[in-house]
Amino acid sequence: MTDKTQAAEQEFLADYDPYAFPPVAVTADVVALTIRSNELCVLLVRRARPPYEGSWALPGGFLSARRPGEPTNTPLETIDEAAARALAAKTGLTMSADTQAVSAHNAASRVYLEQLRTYGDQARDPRMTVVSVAYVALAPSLPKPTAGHGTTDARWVPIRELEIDREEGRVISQNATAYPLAFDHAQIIADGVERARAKLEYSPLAAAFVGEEFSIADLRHVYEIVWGEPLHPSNFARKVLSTPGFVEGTGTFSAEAGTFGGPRAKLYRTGDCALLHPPILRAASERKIR
Amino acid sequence: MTDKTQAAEQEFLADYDPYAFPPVAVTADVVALTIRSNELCVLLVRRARPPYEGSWALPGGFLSARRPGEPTNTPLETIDEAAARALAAKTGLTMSADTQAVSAHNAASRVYLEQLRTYGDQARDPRMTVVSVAYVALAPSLPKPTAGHGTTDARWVPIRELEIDREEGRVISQNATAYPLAFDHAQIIADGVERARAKLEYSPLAAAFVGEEFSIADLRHVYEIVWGEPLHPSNFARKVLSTPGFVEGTGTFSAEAGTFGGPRAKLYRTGDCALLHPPILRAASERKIR
DNA sequence: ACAATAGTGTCTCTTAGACACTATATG
DNA sequence: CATATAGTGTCTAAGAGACACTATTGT
Repeated sequence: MTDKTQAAEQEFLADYDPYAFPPVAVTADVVALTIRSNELCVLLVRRARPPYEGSWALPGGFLSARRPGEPTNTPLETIDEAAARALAAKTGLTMSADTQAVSAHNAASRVYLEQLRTYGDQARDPRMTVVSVAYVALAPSLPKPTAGHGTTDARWVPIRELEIDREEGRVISQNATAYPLAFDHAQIIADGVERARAKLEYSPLAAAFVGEEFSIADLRHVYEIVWGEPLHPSNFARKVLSTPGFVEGTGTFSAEAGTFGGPRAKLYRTGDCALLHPPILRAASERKIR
Repeated sequence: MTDKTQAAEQEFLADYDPYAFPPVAVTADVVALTIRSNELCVLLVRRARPPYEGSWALPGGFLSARRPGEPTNTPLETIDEAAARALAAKTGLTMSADTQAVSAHNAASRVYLEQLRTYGDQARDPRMTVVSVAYVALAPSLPKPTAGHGTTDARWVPIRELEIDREEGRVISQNATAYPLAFDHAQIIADGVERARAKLEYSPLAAAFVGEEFSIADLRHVYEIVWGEPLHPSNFARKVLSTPGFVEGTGTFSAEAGTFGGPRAKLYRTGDCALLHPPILRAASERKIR
């Protein structure tokens, strides 16, 4: 292929449109979700510079591409790695993304990262085209994030406080007074939350929100908080335990009971399945979108 | 905002990394699927120029971005529109994508288009970083496509002939002798086919493969061909009819019966639901990925 | 003792899947 | 008449949801 490099370049310049190569920037933006004090929260940073100076935005960063003239064998990050880098910069996590295309799940840091979708609104910024590849990250409770480059603050914000109104999958208003959102990030957050809600139905990812070992009640609380609806404790336990590969018992029990006492709960860790069969469906799925 | 343009530009250049802006190209590539002579087919074009000259590739095109110095109020295409444009160029379809972010479904041309995922393999081409935003298109049987710019041929290729072997969601080999695939397009096609298969479970999109009016048997054939497994005719019919909003009767009957006669089938058109409740699950979903 | 929770047992209702069966139209 | 298909009816097994019940332990 190296002997065809010149021809390859010409192909790029000639293909489709000779003016097809104005500057395009690609960013990886992360909808990082966690559960803090019984609320589903998203990681937001406050922008220090325009555009949207002072508004809140998703942590993200530009894809670090090869510079003109740089050797062609320079190792370059994938978009997945750029997303992991952006998240690590804000949370201090030593997370390395799986280099595979589908998803990244680092067992050590227990942060799950997967691509959400790509937002190609060229009107985002008046100066140049910015394509945003959005990711969803699910994490157990993490320490207070630190503001990084170009930001004055970084917080876990309860999504309830963002007051995002949706209709037919599209954000129609965003009334947040405390946290005005930059760009189209209200839409991205709404899509990311919906992805997380849907993921809990078909995958064992609820475990990504809790620690290494957890009780069935811990898992149920994750479902209840993310879905925003109460679940039947006994039926939930039966369903989780009857789904092959969802959890596996550790043989140990929780060290402490609840505030009012009660039996010690059995502890579990994540099983070996990637997909739940049968799925655990939300009652809200009844809303047949018509 | 226009008064902040200078500051905005500085923000872009200063944010995250001062060298963050080497040239990046964004392409929209389409996995266009249709059913021809009882086979699931994907639209491929043969590359006329390197890299991968002579190999087969997905139809696609570069995102047409704003050129430096161009007025900032120039209307620019979204990535969705770029994908629709790439598809229309090969199929001759006068298709206009929905400008919404989630999906595009043009009733007139009866082509459904939705974003698949973004592939950020910077090693794709030795000369520059190319980010590929892939789409899946579902279409009823279409005429023979025409080769366009930079291609010497365009065909509907049965995916069976591509002989793509998968393992844990990743393509591990691609043995196609007749259709060697360019770039990472084997992976993208595999992901697109899997998306289509999954979509049939939860959405009424099987109707996108057939004409405006169809019988239950037509719909069943779509499921059988896409999933590659036979379905129980009577149970399938009962399930489709009991799923609210999937199809609505037209009151008419098919003009002709089968080769061996039989009753005329009732005809239906697409209903008003966007999601099937309950879903129509494949038996292959039993394969709990573990 | 009381309150709250972990976990099991059991009942009912719905649905999936299998298959029998009738009606229809073409060679 | 033979044959294949459209569509309905029926039976069984499995799962969802509701709820009763026991066991446990901190206040």
